[in-house]
Amino acid sequence: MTVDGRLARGERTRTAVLDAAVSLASANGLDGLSLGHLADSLGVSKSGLFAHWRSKEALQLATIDRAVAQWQERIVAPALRAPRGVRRIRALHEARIDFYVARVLPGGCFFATTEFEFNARPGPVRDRLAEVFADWTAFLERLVREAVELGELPADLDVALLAYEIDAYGIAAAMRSRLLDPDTTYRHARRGVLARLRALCPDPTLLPEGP
Amino acid sequence: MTVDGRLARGERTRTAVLDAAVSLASANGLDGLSLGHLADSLGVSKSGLFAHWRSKEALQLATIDRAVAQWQERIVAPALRAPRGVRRIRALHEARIDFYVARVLPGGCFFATTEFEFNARPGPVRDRLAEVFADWTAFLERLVREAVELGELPADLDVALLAYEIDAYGIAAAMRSRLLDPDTTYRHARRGVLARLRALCPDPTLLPEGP
DNA sequence: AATAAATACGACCGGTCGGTCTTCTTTAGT
DNA sequence: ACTAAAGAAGACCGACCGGTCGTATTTATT
Repeated sequence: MTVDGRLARGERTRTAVLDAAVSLASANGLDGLSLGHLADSLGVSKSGLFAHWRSKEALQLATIDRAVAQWQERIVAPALRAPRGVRRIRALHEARIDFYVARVLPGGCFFATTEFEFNARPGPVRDRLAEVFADWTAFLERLVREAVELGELPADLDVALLAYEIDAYGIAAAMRSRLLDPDTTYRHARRGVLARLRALCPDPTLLPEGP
Repeated sequence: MTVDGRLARGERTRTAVLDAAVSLASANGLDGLSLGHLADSLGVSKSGLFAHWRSKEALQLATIDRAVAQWQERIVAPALRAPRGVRRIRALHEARIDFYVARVLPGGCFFATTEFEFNARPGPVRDRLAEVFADWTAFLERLVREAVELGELPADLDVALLAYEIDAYGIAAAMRSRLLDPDTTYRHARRGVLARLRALCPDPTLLPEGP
C-alpha cells in the first residue's frame, strides 16, 4: 500500500505545525498564538499555513484537538494500564502531575490556560473547550464510579464531588507551580489526592505511601 | 481642607478607568485589554489614558492593584468579621464563592484568568501577580494556623496543604462555573470545603450544615 | 511528456495595536 | 484678570495582525 507523497508531506507539516501550536498556545494562549510567529518559528511562510487551515479559528480548533490527543497519550493511556479502581485514579493523577513536572509544555497546561482564556468569550473555540472539559469530567467520574462499584470507595460517596476535588488538585498544581515554589506545589498535589483516597479506601494496601 | 479639583477629577477618572479595566481584563485578560476599547467603552479618548499611565504595562500593574483592593473589600474584609478559626476560614471561602455567584466580574475571577495568562511570560506583570498570589497563600495559611492554635483543627495538621486544598476548591469553581453547570459547581465548592473542615474540626457545632 | 492536484511562497491589503505629539479646556493660585 | 498646571482630545505614526492573491514547486496520474 503506497501513500500519496503529496498528502504525506502535508500531513507531516500539519502535525509539526500543530505540535508547535500547542506549545505556543500553552504559554501565550490560543489568541496570543500569532500566525506570523508560528510560521517563523517553523521556518514556513505565513501563507503556507493558510493552505492547511482557512482561518485562525480553524487552526485554533485543530490545535485543541491535537492537545486532546497529546493528553490522551500522556495522561489517560498510562492510567488505563493501571488496574481499575483507586489505583487507576491515582495513576491518572500522578501521570498528570508528572506531565507538569516534566515541563512538556512551556505554559504548563494547555487546557487550564486556554479554558480560562476563553471561558468568557462565546464562540466555537469556547464551545469546543467546554466540550473537552465535560468529557474529561465525565471520564474522571467514571473512574471514581468504577472504584465505588469495586468496593474500593464507599457506596454512599458523592462521586461527582470527589471527581471535582481530584481535578481541583490538578488545576491548582498547574497554576501554583508556575508562580510559587514548584516542588512544594507538586508535593501538595500528590500527597493531597493520596491522603484523600487512603482516607476513603477500606484497603490501604492498594495505595502505598511510597513514590 | 479643600481638595484640588483638578487632582480630584483625575482621581475620579482613574478609578473609573481601573474598575472598567478590571472587568475587561477578567474576561479578556490583561493582554486582551486594548487601550482603544477601554477608552471607547468609557467615552474617553485613548490619549486621555496615556495622561494617567505612561504605558500599557503601567496600566496593567495599576489594574492588578485595583483588583487586589476589590478582593480585599469583597472577600477578605467580610471574612475578618467572622470569629477567628474554622468559621473565619469558611467565611472566606463562602465570600469567594458568593463573589463568583454574583457575577461581579464578567470573566469570573480576575486573578485566575490573569495568573494563567502570565505564568509563562516573564516580566513585571508576572512578578506582581506572583507576589499577589504569594500574599494570598500566606493569608490563607495564617487563617489555618490560627484555627490550629485555637484547637479547632488538629495540632499535627499540614497547614500549607489544607490552605492549598481550600484555594484549589476556589480555583476549580472559577474555571468550571463558566464551562460546566454553575449551580453544581458552586455546590461542590461549598460542600467540599465544609465537609473537609467538619472532618477535621473536633467541635462540629462551629460549622452548621445550613446555608 | 503532459496534465492536474496538493503544497508552499512573496507581495500585499485593510484594520488595529501601543504610543507620540500638538492643541484646547478646565481649574487653582495670585 | 492672569498665569501655571493638570486633564483631555484628535491627528498621526510605525509595527503587526489576520487574511487574500497570483505564482512557483513538488508529486501522482495518464
